[in-house]
Amino acid sequence: MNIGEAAKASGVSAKMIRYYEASGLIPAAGRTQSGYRVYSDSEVQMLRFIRRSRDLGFPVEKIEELLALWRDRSRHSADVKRLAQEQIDGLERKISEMQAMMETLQHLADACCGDQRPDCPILVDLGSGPSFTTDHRPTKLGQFAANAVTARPRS
Amino acid sequence: MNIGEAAKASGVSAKMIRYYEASGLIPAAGRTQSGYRVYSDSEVQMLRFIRRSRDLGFPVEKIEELLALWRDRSRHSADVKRLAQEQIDGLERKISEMQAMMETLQHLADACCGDQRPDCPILVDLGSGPSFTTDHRPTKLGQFAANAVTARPRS
DNA sequence: CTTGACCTTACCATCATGGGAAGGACTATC
DNA sequence: GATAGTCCTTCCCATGATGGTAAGGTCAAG
Repeated sequence: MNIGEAAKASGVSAKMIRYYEASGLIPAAGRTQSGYRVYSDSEVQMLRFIRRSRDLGFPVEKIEELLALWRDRSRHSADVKRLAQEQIDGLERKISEMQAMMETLQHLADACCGDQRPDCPILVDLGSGPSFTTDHRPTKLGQFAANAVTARPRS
Repeated sequence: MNIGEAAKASGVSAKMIRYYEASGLIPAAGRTQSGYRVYSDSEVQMLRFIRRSRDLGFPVEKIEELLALWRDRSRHSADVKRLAQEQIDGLERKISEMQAMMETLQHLADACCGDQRPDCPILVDLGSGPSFTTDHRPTKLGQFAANAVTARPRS
């Protein structure tokens, strides 16, 4: 199987397969004489594992740990469960932060008549500085949520 | 006010103030003879507006529009409300996607005994390829959620 | 033997943010 | 007035996962 076929079979783009190889997440694939990468079924299975882990939101760093456990036949399932729970906790945290943003925005939007007049409580709130939801932590949440909202839905 | 004082007063880091200026989000600040940037109260207010907008998850691109409306005294509040609603919709979409991830993970974690034994339904699911929650869209959601979970909480 | 579809590497962009270096400016203390 | 320390300036680099593109090699079908 060449990289294109492996990509189709695994759901991981050829580009990302090369990236995972270059960054050490997966071992370097075999090559044909002409330099084409060659993939076996088990390598495709590993790629599917990665793809599925990404679908569940695991960062590549954690997938490295998951892969190690996957390969380790004497693993403790507790270790896997712990990784999963950390991921759940992280998702929960982010979800509640975004929900807080959303609720604030919803309150503001509800209070905005949304017609031709310029008066707008949304702008008043934005301009009035710290309000009940602002805590002025220097966090990356803003970027995160912005990415969240602007990320391409499908390509 | 120099940039450090403006940063403290607005909650936007000096680094980011320079970045916003360089990228055209805000006009170039005045300078002292020695080249230090100088900020007035109204400029600090604008920075607070930006900070608050970021706190609500707006990407810089949208903040540009919000700022334009903020300055436009003949704006229609409907335009502001529309931007807010788009942001709400985006947040809602991402939240539900993350909730789906979380629920899948929770099901898997619940089924994992989490002891010393190696048998783990989580790894089985990850290794078994597409399951009920996988739709194989080539999306950036994975990256998004990974960012979500790994983003520094506060620094 | 040509055409087109695929592969290779290499570089650039994203988005908002921080880190750090090298050098200049200001301030307070001795 | 010298010196120390804190601030400012610009410039470059890194992040994380992904896509794009370009230049060039390879393969298979007609």
